Amino acid sequence: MTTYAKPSQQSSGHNHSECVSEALITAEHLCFERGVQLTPIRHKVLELIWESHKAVKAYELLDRLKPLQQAAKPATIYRALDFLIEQGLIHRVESLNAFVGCHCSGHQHEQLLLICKHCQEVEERSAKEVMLALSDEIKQAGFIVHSKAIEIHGVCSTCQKMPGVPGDRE
Amino acid sequence: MTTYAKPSQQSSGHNHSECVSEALITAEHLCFERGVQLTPIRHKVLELIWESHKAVKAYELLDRLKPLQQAAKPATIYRALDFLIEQGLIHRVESLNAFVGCHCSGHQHEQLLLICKHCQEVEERSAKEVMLALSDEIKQAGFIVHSKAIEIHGVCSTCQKMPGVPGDRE
DNA sequence: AGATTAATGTTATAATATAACATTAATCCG
DNA sequence: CGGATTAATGTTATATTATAACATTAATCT
Repeated sequence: MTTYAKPSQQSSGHNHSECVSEALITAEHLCFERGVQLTPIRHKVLELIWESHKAVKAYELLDRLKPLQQAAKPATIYRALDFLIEQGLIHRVESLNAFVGCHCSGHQHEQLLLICKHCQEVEERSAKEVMLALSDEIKQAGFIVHSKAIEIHGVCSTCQKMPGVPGDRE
Repeated sequence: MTTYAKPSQQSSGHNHSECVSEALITAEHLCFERGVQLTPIRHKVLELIWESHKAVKAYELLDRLKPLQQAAKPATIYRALDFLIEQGLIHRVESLNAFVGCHCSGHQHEQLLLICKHCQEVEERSAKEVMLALSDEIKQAGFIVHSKAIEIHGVCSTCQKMPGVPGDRE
């Protein structure tokens, strides 16, 4: 990375740069294995997405990409996002029209997303029991699944502890 | 209703005009009880949404409202939609940026939505077991819920039976 | 090396949604 | 009732999100 990382919020109390480099290494590895190209642009976009655990908008990514990539236009970002989603490297957060890095790259990609309206961070959970019950329900309905979006909005445990952040609507 | 209803698909083999009138009567009743105004515009928009069980786009509603409401502009539709969502009379389908009538108006509003990519119809299911597992998962995460969007895309049982509609990606 | 496919550049525009302020209608309450 | 207040709608403008279409450049194949 050529720019200095902002001291992005350590809200979840983890070592974020480790978190990011792990995600990037995994992505590089997966793409290599699959014989698909994690081109410089795609890599940069993935890096930008991983700057935080917040859901980030396409045009926000575009603004952040432009200094690094003169020619960047909406299509540049949307193409990179399409690729990253196809490869299971990021999630599209449907209810926000935004994007967030995926921890569980490559494996089962459909996760429960807990989206905090205070800090905007998104927590992924594989939610095994939920997924089982869901499969069952869908089977009962005789429905064939292509994709799932399970998005919960509310206040995360960290933000609940902050002063002035009640759990109920603000 | 002043326009003639299109012979909208009877795909689920139900009596749709009964289905619609029930939804409208329920809506009128609920709004009266709650002391909120189901104004003519809001009523018309609800009616338009209920013309089918398909998820319908805001601007499509706008086009369909215009002949009945000269002054209709985007704000007209979005305001009506906001009202109808607030009152739990319709669902916003996040993953489609579209809207669909809600059968279970007034009670627990968060439902599982099964969205068919062939016929675009949306089936609501209360999915008790799923919701229980979900509450449990969310509790474990220490998250406070404000709203849920659970949207499954795929092929409904009716469309699976149609020739040329395989369950897998087309 | 030439053909083919993949990725990116570039321009334009479509589709979705909201802001802000003006006007009209409904409701409240003295 | 009648003026004040709130709710709903009208109206203009613009912000935000996303894609289409075609040109160019780079990578891969044989």
